[in-house]
Amino acid sequence: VAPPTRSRIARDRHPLTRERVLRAAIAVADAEGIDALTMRRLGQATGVEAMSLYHHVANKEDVLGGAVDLLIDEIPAIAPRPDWQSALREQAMAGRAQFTLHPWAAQLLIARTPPRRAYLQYLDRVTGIMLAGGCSYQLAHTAMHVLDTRVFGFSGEFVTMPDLGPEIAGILDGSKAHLYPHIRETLGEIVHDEDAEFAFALDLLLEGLESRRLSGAVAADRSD
Amino acid sequence: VAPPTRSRIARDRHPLTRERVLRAAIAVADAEGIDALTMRRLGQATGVEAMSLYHHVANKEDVLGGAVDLLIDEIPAIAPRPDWQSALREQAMAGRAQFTLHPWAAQLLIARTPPRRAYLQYLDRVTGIMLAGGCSYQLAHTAMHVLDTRVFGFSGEFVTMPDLGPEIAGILDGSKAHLYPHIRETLGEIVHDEDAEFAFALDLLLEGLESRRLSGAVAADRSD
DNA sequence: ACCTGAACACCGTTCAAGT
DNA sequence: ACCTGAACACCGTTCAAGT
Repeated sequence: VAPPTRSRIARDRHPLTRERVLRAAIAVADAEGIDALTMRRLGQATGVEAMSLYHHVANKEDVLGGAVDLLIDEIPAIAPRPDWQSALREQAMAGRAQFTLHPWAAQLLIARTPPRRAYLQYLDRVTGIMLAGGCSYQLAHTAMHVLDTRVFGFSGEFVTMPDLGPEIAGILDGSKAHLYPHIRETLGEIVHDEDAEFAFALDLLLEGLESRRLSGAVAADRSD
Repeated sequence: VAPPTRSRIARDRHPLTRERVLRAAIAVADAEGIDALTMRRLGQATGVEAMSLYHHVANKEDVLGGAVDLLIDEIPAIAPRPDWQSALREQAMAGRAQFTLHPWAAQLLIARTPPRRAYLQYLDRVTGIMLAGGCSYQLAHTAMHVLDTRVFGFSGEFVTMPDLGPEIAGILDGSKAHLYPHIRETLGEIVHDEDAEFAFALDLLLEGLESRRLSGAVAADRSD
């Protein structure tokens, strides 16, 4: 019985959609932090009661995952090219730039289970860049995991997670393989060894560090 | 007015302490997942009402952080030695082994703000190993960040986080410098450049990958 | 000093009811 | 089809009261 508010008017002109909900979630998380992003606060931000949101998103997990998907989709796709090292560097820098703008999203990407569509497509692009650069399937696969922030260091590898999630299950049973062509192409050609991949990443770093130590050069050191 | 339960008897013989609370938290998280770890569930696991826990821990964040501290403290310390590469590899493997047993703790370590005592001491050990191996301060500092799972990839670097937290603040103002001798020793001798450190880590990986591509060797590939 | 019961201010989510 | 109000089953945390 209250008169139409400004937010109600705005909503009438721009009816609520899943994307508008997710955009609002990004705006709230950016401005007030991820802890401030409650369903009630999100309803307020979209000019609607909290319960109405469930018509556009499945639940809160879907809000968080969907918001991260949206941000990953915005990362420029670097096309594969002969100099794969510089293409990969460019791709990694583009990803880093986006997550520097939205640190809470990086936190969700790393912490949250399991990987979703957008991130797997990102990894698929990385794999494609390496394959186009003449890397073997095995090397491309291993490199993808090395570059995967979720793998590096302590954190477990998603492929051995108890729940693979619908996307990875969809790759394995073939129903979603078309979404991730390079990963699918690679999958049948490689052996997967989590411990070996960790050791591999570690070896890469140690080798590089040792050669810097011997030469006295450090890329990060610009003072001399 | 209920008769003493078995848990009450157990508590009388082993009075509740901060460590017992944290051990129980680890047990619950291991067995039932981190989401199942509520204050009420933790009270149940220690044979006490939830509210009694606040006599031994500050709040839930302290429970989670304290549990991770306990697990990190259990990681064997690898003593610095001339062959720093193998010492560092051993240290990293020991860390990985612990967090493989408690994946939820790795998740908390990566996601949680800000770094606490135990993890900083772990990084201090890593720094000490590199310094003992003849690395420059700048290289040791950069390598510490490269090996820091929280830095690698997208996630921001804790030193540029809005809230450094009491531990890092304590290093900077000198009041806690004695806890992290190698970090303190290094800090005055280096320049800190987050972007350069990211690029450095990326270069290490790309160089290593390229040399594998050319030689056709992949450490993770045991089939040929 | 340590523990408790009741309560407070929140959550995410449901459901029947409205338009 | 979309939105709402009230309610449910939880949270973490406080506080005065017990021993």
